[in-house]
Amino acid sequence: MATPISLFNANCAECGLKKLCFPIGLDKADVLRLDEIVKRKSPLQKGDVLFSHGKSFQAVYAVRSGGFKVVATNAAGDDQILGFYLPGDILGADAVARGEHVSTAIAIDTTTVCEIPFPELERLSLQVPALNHQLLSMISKELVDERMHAELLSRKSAEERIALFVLWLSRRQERRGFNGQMFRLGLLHRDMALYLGLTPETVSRILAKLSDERVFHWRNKQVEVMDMEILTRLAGEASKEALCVRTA
Amino acid sequence: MATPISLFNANCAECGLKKLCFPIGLDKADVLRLDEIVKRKSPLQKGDVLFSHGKSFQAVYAVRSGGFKVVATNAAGDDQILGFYLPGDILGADAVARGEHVSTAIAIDTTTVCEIPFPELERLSLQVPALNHQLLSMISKELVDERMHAELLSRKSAEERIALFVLWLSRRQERRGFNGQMFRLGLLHRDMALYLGLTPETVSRILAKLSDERVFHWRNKQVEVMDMEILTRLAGEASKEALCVRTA
DNA sequence: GAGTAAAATTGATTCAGAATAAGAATTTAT
DNA sequence: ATAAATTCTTATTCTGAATCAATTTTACTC
Repeated sequence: MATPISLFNANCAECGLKKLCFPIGLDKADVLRLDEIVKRKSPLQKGDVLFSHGKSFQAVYAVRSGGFKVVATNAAGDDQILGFYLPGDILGADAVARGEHVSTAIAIDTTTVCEIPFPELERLSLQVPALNHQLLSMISKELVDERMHAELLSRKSAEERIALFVLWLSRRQERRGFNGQMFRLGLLHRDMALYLGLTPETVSRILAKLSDERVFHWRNKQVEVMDMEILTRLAGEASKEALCVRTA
Repeated sequence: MATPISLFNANCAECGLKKLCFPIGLDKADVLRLDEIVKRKSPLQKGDVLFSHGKSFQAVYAVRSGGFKVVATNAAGDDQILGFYLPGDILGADAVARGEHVSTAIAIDTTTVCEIPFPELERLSLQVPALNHQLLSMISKELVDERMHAELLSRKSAEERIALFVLWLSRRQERRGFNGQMFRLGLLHRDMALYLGLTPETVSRILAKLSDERVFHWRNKQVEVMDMEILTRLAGEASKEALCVRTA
């Protein structure tokens, strides 16, 4: 009888997420060196805090399963959700500049992570150029994502925001080899609303509307996209080609 | 008669911005090595494009004088302003992840920059740990800034957005050793509106209102802050301590 | 320095989404 | 399984900012 591979003892070389995570572009020997500094942590429960605002920066984290919401609390005391981090994502790097975390990461589900102590990562990356590039690339990617978020917040209507958000989630699923038409996501409407700069009531209303119109159905943490084409159009993305034709 | 030092031949070691730019934390010898890869470019005129969306990523740029607006055009064809880059800022690093620029940088004034070719910077930074950290730190800082921008866009009222924006500019001036109460900034109201997710009309109205209320005065590219305390309160930042007292 | 184009201002009107409220459904805890 | 606490839904009212439109001011060009 084969010994089952524990999720938490698995190494980078055998990890199903290696094509999305730090090992991208690294050769076998370098993945082994990376492996030596990675710590597999015991699972976190929903609501557990991975790191919090003001805490000194020790490590970045790769999500293996479950997910996090990253929250900032403003002066008035209300929360703002900066992003969601799902399997394959790396979080914590926003703390490099100040040496302390400027946001709080809270598990939205039962979650497992790999901890990569930052001083050791930085030291190793000096010896492994591909890893160094990967590290830069990863922070840069977060920056691009955050800009997309800012763009969403700045001019889109409530309906466009929600359509775009679902489209992002769907594409993300597909990029990771999962079904982009039907997937599970343990997100509260409240959290989605905070991320999208809306109220939970508005989210609820528009979710009901788009469900009526058979665009997609989101209920009880289960998402089903029924009409990807309309969804894309509602998100304000498909008009690009059409526009080129019209203006040509 | 002393030969005047040309702004464009000056090296990093003699540059007035070295305490804000890449040389932070580098010793003299390393600054000299950095210097060897930095190219001083001839000045750009207002409206000139430094890099544009889709162009392959060759270099990052440090602003020496003048400034840029960084613009993204969405599918519908309208511009969104992602940020303003002023002397001491470094821009272009958002392109690391994809290897091509995802936004367009346009000079808002007569502007001088240093060009730092990225492959050479990456190579050098492997040999100079402090420079590598500086590079990571710089991208991370951009990420933190972009998050502040997203926070501004997500829940703040028009008045709060404008107050916060002016407060940021003022603090930025002070950090750079300039007068934070009175400064010049060649920004169009339209550009400010695009950055803040508002219309030029709303910006104009609120600028007039805050000028009437003697909070600050912004006219003809000249900004004068008259009441920093009220400005801070309007921006929704000062209430922090007050809130602690109230809830204690 | 006149002429033109671009940008900013100001006022009137409209509308999307916030706020409020009250009930239903779901999750969590006992 | 039941109770308590969250979270979600739906309807209504209300408000802040967008939109539309007209004028003034500022910035360029020749």
